[in-house]
Amino acid sequence: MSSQKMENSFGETIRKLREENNLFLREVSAQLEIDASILSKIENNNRIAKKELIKKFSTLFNTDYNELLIIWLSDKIVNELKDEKNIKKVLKIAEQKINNGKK
Amino acid sequence: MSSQKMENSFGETIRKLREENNLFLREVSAQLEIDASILSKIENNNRIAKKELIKKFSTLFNTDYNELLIIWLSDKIVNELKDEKNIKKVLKIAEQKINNGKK
DNA sequence: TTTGACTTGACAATATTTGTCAAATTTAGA
DNA sequence: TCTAAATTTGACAAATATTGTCAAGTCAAA
Repeated sequence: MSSQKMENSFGETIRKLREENNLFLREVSAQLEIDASILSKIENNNRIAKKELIKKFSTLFNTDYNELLIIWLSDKIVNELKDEKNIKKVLKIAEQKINNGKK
Repeated sequence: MSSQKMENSFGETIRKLREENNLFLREVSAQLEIDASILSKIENNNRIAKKELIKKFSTLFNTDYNELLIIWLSDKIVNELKDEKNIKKVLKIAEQKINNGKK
């Protein structure tokens, strides 16, 4: 349905989608075949969604898969770097490595 | 000792350091208290070094810890994104999130 | 208060990562 | 080439980390 702000966390994103659709957490979790407690944790960024869930979210909310994936991936990167120093430098080097086609 | 090219992989970096110091893999692995097979895999980028090893490497080779850490972290990021599309966008969003102080 | 929606925490079940070991391969020197 | 040392590889076990389940908890609206 609606396009998401990429700067939002994955949790914020799917909570917003759920609320736009006026669905209870319990209803969404049933559709996704996961326990409501897990969805709650995901929405509150207390747990990272399994990658396969992204597809289910995009189908359920009729929203773009790649958009959600980008949000999810960027969350993972942020999570991996959040306690580190020199984050900008790390990202810059990572991008260089990717451009060079290096592993 | 010498400063490392950041665009190199962690494996290439420590192999170069080892060779500059004319040490056998077996000697370095003994210093690091890991099996030689693990070090071999790390040098060949077939396994990611545990984070705590970075400190030992920097001590052993008398090289800057933060430099090695940046190389190691950027490798991890590359690894996480290597099979994905929209990598540049993901990195851009990740940086935005970090700048915004968001999780 | 009761009810329904959501959250939290403990812990069990799974999955992933890491270490160990032996065998295979490669390399360097006689 | 032959040999021995150096390195690599792969199978598996051990250790860690992630995920799922469930019961108890909080919170807000009636």
